Amino acid sequence: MLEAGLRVLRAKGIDAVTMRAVAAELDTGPASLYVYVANRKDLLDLMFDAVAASIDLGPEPDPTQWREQLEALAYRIVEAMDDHPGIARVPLANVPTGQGAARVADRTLALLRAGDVDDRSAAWFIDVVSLYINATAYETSIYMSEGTTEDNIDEQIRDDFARLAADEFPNLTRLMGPLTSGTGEERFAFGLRLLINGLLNTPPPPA
Amino acid sequence: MLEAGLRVLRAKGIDAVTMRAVAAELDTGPASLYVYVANRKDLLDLMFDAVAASIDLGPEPDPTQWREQLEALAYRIVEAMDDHPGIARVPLANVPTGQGAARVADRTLALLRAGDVDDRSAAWFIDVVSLYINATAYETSIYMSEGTTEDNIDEQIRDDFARLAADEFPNLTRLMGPLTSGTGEERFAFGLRLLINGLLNTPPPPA
DNA sequence: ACCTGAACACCGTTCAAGT
DNA sequence: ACCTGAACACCGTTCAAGT
Repeated sequence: MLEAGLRVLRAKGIDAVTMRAVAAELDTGPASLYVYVANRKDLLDLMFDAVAASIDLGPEPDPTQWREQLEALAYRIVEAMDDHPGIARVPLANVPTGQGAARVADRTLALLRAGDVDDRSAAWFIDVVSLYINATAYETSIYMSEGTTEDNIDEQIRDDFARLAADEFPNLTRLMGPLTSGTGEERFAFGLRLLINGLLNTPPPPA
Repeated sequence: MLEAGLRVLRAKGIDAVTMRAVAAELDTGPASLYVYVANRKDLLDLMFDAVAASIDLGPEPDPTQWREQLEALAYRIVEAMDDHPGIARVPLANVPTGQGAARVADRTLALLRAGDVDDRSAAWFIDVVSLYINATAYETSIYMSEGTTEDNIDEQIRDDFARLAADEFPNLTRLMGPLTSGTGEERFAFGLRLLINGLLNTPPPPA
């Protein structure tokens, strides 16, 4: 049943994962799913955990390379989400507590520990970086589901902005170039570098 | 009509903002709304922009206080979102381009400029910090709509985790204390400090 | 005891018919 | 010309009835 849900998710995105669609995939009616899951939210939670469980954790944490390893893990997480359009909405809506998610969180903490990051900073950082990764993946999935390319987005942003009074927003006007520059990957990589640099330059939160 | 929508939003959250509910607020049928908006997404976009327009931008950017001003602005944005449960999902789903949102973005850029931040860094940073603010606000709204308190969340995280094999997730086990410590506000403040410190310690992205 | 057909109470959106 | 009642094509979930 989980597999049927994941098939629908991969093929048509999270909004297409209706109880009826998953039931149809199993040649039965929607009521039958309630034998296995409590409700649709429960099904989506299970599906997210399955996606998390499929993520390659990479090599064991190496103190001399923890940063590169952490960034590489983040890219693989986004990749897994991109293969399952919209699933990133699930961890945004509630803290995931399944095995698959725990596995990824535990490895993330292990990498931060390999980097000698303070315990409390590490614990709070994982929330910040997860929010960033999930929000990025969710945004990407929306653009993909609308069939929007990056060029289209930039073009539309410029168009929408052109409709606003330029002199009312001088900074947006002046920075329109940088604002629409770079690919999604480049921007994500910049944000990730920024987050880790921030972690390394912020005192641990007071206990 | 926008006002009717905002009333429903404030009272019952974004999921309750159905075409039927907004129409009922106006003593008419759902079909009548289509005279003013193209569809529900359009209505929600307009509502988000109205919320953004209501945000107090605070005093003019001061180069000696730009950082405190930027943080204070971020808090006010989250506050406005918290008063309109779930509206933060809108800017997560697509780049907002209305007047209200442009106003806030322009002020954010002005503050970064007052802090002498590189143009390209500022332009890319605004995406990162917006994602962080919106994702935080969205998460908060979900907990509130479920009537969940912070204590309940921590308790449930501990419970859920207790069901997992402790020895399989040694880092989560070891850090359970820090992981469930602090209030939502403290964690948000830490993340915001971290983001700004990251900005100040990351070279601008290459052109 | 287990599964599910049919029904219930909702949705967003369309369009023909009314004013 | 403008507005909208009624209908269409969907939802998630429940529960009585079947096996």
